[in-house]
Amino acid sequence: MLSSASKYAINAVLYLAVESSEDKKIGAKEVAEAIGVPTPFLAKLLQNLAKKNVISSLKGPKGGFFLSEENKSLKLISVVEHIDGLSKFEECVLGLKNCSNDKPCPIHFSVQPFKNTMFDELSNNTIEAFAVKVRNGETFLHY
Amino acid sequence: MLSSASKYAINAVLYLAVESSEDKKIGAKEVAEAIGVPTPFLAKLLQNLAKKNVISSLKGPKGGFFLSEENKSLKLISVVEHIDGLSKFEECVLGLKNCSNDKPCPIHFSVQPFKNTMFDELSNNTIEAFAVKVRNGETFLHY
DNA sequence: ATATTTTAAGACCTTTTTATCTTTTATTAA
DNA sequence: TTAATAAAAGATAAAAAGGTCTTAAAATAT
Ligand code: FES
Ligand code: FES
Repeated sequence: MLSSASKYAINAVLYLAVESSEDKKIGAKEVAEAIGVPTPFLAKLLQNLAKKNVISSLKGPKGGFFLSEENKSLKLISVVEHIDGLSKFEECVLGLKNCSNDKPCPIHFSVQPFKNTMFDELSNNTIEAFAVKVRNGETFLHY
Repeated sequence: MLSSASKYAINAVLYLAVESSEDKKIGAKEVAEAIGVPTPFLAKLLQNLAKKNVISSLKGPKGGFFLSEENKSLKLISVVEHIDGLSKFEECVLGLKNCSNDKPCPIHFSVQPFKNTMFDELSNNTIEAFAVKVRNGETFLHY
């Protein structure tokens, strides 16, 4: 459904949204251990997201990863977008050339509406919005 | 979303449902060229599906792959099931231990409807039912 | 200034997925 | 019964995804 890379990244970004701030930066190791994913692999993902300004980072003592207010106002889809790209949401599920209602593949009408809904949910809601629900105890990050 | 293997297999099985019969078996090469996927790779997939009785095959001249009436009455999900397995539809999209409405991950409610509906559509409709729509010109297999 | 901390960068390894090729076996038709 | 045909089986190879490690660079505190 999503690549492991995207899964780890969404988890990590939401962890940072809940736990970190400009004053409380968090190291890659701490994030990885908290969400239970391989540390060096996650570190790479966080570096990529930082380079693309989806999250923020600072080197040195007291440094680490964190989310600025600007970062938190990004839509959650931007995490997936910068790691997997959006092709998954654009292409035909069966790999046909164009996905459209005009020339639909056999499972187009079974799948397309929900593909779109999933994409819209991730595209319309900010990282902060998802984090709020975690803070409220409506949804959960770890086990 | 689905693996290439599953995509190819669904395409091929529906092609066979539309084009083949006990009297008109079709070689792996012809199927692969018709749906535009790599021949030897598809041949392996068809062999696997035949071994698992999702499709039928016969060796020798006039041999090839085809769908028996019994095959056609299988649900389309069985193609995916025998190639990718069903874990994709059962597991939490973010990889959390259990996917449930009780302890939902942050994107559970955004994604779960898509996962479930897609699974239900493929689980409730037979291969023949999808093939009928292709024959009627309601949906399409190639480009 | 210097030592320390932590990200950044990039090389490297492993596993899984995708793809190909060759040999064997079963079936049919002549 | 022999030649031709096409799947079955299995070995192999290439590419992508997943994961690790080492070194460099930046920031901080002493
Ligand atoms: S045409 Fe296949 S999903 Fe739209
Ligand atoms: S808990 Fe994550 S999708 Fe259900």
